[in-house]
Amino acid sequence: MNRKPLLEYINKYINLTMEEEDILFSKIRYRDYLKDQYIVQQGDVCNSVCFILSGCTKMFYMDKEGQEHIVIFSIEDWWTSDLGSFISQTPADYNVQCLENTQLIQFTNNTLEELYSEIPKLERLFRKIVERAFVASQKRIIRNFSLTAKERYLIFKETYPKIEQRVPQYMIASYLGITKEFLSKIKSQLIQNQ
Amino acid sequence: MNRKPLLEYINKYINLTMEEEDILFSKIRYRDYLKDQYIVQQGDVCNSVCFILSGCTKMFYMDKEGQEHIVIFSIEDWWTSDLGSFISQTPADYNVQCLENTQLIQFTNNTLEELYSEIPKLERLFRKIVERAFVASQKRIIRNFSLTAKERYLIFKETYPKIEQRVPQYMIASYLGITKEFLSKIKSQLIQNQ
DNA sequence: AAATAATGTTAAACTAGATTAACATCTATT
DNA sequence: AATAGATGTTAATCTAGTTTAACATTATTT
Repeated sequence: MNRKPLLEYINKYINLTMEEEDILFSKIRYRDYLKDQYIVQQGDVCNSVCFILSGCTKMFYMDKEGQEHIVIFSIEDWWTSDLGSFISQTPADYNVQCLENTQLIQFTNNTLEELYSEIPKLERLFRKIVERAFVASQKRIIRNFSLTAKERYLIFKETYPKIEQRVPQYMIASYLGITKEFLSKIKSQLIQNQ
Repeated sequence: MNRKPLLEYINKYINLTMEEEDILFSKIRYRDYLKDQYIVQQGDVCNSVCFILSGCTKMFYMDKEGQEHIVIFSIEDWWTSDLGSFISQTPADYNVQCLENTQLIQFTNNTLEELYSEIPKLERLFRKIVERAFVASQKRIIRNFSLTAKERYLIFKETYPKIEQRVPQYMIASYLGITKEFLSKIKSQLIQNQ
């Protein structure tokens, strides 16, 4: 398995010795998922955090009316998981499903605790990861309150140009919190006003 | 200063020895704020996380139109800060302002780093705090997407009964992401249908 | 006690975005 | 090549929530 993507990611936050790198890789699990497979299912306790090597996932909430609400897309060099469920070891509120064949590295609950005691620096790494996730989540709340759907769509395009090209439009609508019909309308308005 | 509220809070997550408690309290700063004073101002780099001993604060974002969007209220035994700014040491997106005279304990950036190296367990504590904040933030996104304003208001009342009684209604409307007029309408509907 | 500021209510007119439904295009499978 | 399934578009109608504006009530200050 190619260690490089994960190590490059980790190096942005902390420095590991060779020995520590070896310990790390001895405790993780490599996995291959096919398109449409679920990594986490609503109701299960989520017992892993995953670093994506290749592929794409969506995390979504299914409401009582059976409507999907996408919370986030994840691609290479990002994480995916129901962090809330993982952290508190309670049933997941969300589903994580692969939109493409996806290769990833899994950190399970137990091994992460072991890793924290063997390499305390990792506690810092995962604190930083959660911090970043939190900041992104806070900014999203503000965007949803203070911007129109058109403005949110433009920001999405700018922030995640790679994702826009890989994901069907009706899922982007779900991520933006609008219907696919309304996104279609926004797009045609943008084309006309060009 | 009364150490009890903070220690009781911390004990829910980690256990400190007497010596560690002393180190902790030697590094923190007690502060008194008056009603309407700002703890954090949009644009400043936020250099503290605060544990509230008494009082009440609002954290809000001011948009280009000059409209306030309240992200969270905090009261006794909760934290307040622009965590995003604090974490990344970038200018704050939010303001934190006191709604009542407020007494709190400040952890500044530098002292927190010192504390982490003297008491590594604290790294875990603050990871947990950020994790909880993150989970709450994620749940809020979902609520805003999948529930009506009336449903959100009922959940708010149930979740934060203490806050509802302490805070003017127009601020609750701002927190819910609706106008004060519409909240007024919702309330009168609820009274009629009782 | 009066005056001012802050907060809350009501109602009419308006708009962003949802719903429904019919149709168009693209893609995968036989 | 033909069919079915998935995805995207357009337009009419509808609704949750906004805006505006006038008024009511409650605190706060003099």
